[in-house]
Amino acid sequence: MRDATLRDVALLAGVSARTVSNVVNGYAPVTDRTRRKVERAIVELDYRPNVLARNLANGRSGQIAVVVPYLDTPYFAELLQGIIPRARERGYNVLIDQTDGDATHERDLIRRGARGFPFDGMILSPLGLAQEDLSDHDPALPLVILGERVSDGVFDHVGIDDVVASHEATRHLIDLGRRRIAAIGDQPYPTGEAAQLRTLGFRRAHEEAGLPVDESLIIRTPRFNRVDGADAMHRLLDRDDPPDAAFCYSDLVALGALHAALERGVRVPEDIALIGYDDIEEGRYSNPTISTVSPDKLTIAATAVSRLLQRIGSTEALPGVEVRAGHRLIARQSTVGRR
Amino acid sequence: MRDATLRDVALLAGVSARTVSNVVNGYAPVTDRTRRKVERAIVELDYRPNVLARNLANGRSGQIAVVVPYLDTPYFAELLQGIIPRARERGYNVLIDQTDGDATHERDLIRRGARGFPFDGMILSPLGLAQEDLSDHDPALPLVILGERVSDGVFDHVGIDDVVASHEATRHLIDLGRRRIAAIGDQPYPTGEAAQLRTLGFRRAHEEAGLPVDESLIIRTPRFNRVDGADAMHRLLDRDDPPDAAFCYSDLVALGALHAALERGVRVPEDIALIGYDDIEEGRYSNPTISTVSPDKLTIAATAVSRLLQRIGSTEALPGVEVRAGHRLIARQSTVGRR
DNA sequence: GTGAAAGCGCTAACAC
DNA sequence: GTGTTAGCGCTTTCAC
Repeated sequence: MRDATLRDVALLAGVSARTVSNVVNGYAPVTDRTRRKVERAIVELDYRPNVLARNLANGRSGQIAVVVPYLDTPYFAELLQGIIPRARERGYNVLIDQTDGDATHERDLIRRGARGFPFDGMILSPLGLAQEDLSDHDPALPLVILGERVSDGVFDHVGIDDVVASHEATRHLIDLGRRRIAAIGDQPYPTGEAAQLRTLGFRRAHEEAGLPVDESLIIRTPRFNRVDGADAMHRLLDRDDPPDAAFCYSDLVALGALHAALERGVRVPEDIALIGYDDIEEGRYSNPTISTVSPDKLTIAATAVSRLLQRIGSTEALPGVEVRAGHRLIARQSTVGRR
Repeated sequence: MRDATLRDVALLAGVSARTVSNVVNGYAPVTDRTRRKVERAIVELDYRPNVLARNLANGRSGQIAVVVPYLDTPYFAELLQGIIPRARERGYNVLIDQTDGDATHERDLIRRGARGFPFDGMILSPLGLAQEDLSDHDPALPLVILGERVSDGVFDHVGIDDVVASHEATRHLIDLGRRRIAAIGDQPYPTGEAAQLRTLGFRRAHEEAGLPVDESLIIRTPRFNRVDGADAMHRLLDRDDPPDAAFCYSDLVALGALHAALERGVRVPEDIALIGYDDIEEGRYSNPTISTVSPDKLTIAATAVSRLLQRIGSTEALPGVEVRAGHRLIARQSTVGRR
């Protein structure tokens, strides 16, 4: 049998469609008696509003898109786990899209906007996107960008202070007496803006400590992966003058580097200390455990969702704000050893 | 300015809405000349069909829901990475829902069906769902269940042969000369059907080898997590007669167990050999690397999507089929050591 | 091959 | 407080 419609309910309850709609949505005030009549009819017919029709009438889909480079990157998975419930409790479904780090895909998304797609706004974690790409976006698309960026005044950005956090991570290694420190994960402009902020923090920590930066110890990697970390570590250990520490731009990079080091019989942290970035659960269970920069993911997730919904709900263009979530340094075995 | 509608295009091209629709969807044949006219108008107006309206007219949302217990479980993240592109290439968006292992949530989903929700079908990875719960589902909801189940003849199930795979994993440990083998991850009926199949395979391997099963070495865990694995390992090592091997019901459990063992100075695999299940990338980078049962995730993902779309496309109720994807045993350092 | 027009089921302006 | 009704923008049956 065909599903009951609003009209069926109205008929059975002896009221108009308008009234049923009011009851369902709690918009306008309705007399108790009418409400009860309608509710009985709803139960009897097992009526449930058709979202598709509601969407069309509203012009809203009730969905937001979250676009990340890779779903199987634990950092994003953990972030999503914060985003989904927060969106849902405010009545929004979450569509997930994976770009595979494809800059073209990212660019298309923000240029084309939500038109022709069933979402009302987008949370984007860009990877290959240059600053310029952000300028020719669809202004009608509510957009929140994850990760720090140089302010553009148009979008909201939510992230931690990468320069400061990287500075702290590097100083942690310096404080432990390490002097030849590698940085693993640098990436060229324009795709690697986040990476460059981390390299900047790395340099500043050296400056502050009056230490020179050995440019050959700044290792570029294509991504922030385990395999990138392992490759980089192998290259570093092949040198005559290997480093005694490495600041890795993600925990995955650190875990890959750790794996490579141990494979070659290099001890961590005795021979080389490692610190990562992201504080994924995996780093709390590796052997040794990984020191890391821990971003406040819950705040990032919650803020991104609430900023986005604000933008969706607002008719005028809101100015872009920069939100800095907190972070803290967590020293584990890969720098301070087993105690 | 308001977005262009199909009607605008029709007006500009001097044809009817019907014809524009035909051009856009490639349904009916259209003369080349008409097509060109329409296409020019589309470009000029920067027209894009409104999905919301299309959905309502079609009665379909063009979305499927994928429901997993936890998004940050690498196995599910990797599976999703296979599911999303496959759904998308067939024109479907993917909605992701997380149940947090809440049986009530799962039950509601399959009982209520897609009615009132903007998805046309569902791929469900159940956790707390008993066989009985599956019987009072909404028959109008196209549903594919991930993971092996006793056949119910109604839904499709896609998974590997858990009993056989677990048998092989256990025999691998036996073949290495281990005699006191623990099983970590058993769960009581009805929530842990997958776990029970693995326990069955574990028992069969013992039988086959003429070995007794020490029931006290079968450890129940609330979930399939790192922390569960670590807890279980601690308990096992607290015993006077600790095991010399453990078959873990997931790689996460194995990684947690590994962490706990190493923390206590117990060597892996010399003192205790470990094998996991799922073949997540993390197990290829841990120290030591984790031996595992590797399910063919791509086949699982592709099959689940194509079965679901078949069901969505079919008007009549299809019989439930059981699809067995392949698997293979991968021996790594946690059982055979570093060679 | 193309046109006219009736829905799809809901929302909300407008009237009472 | 409730009823009437015109859309929302597309698909599709039915004629021509």
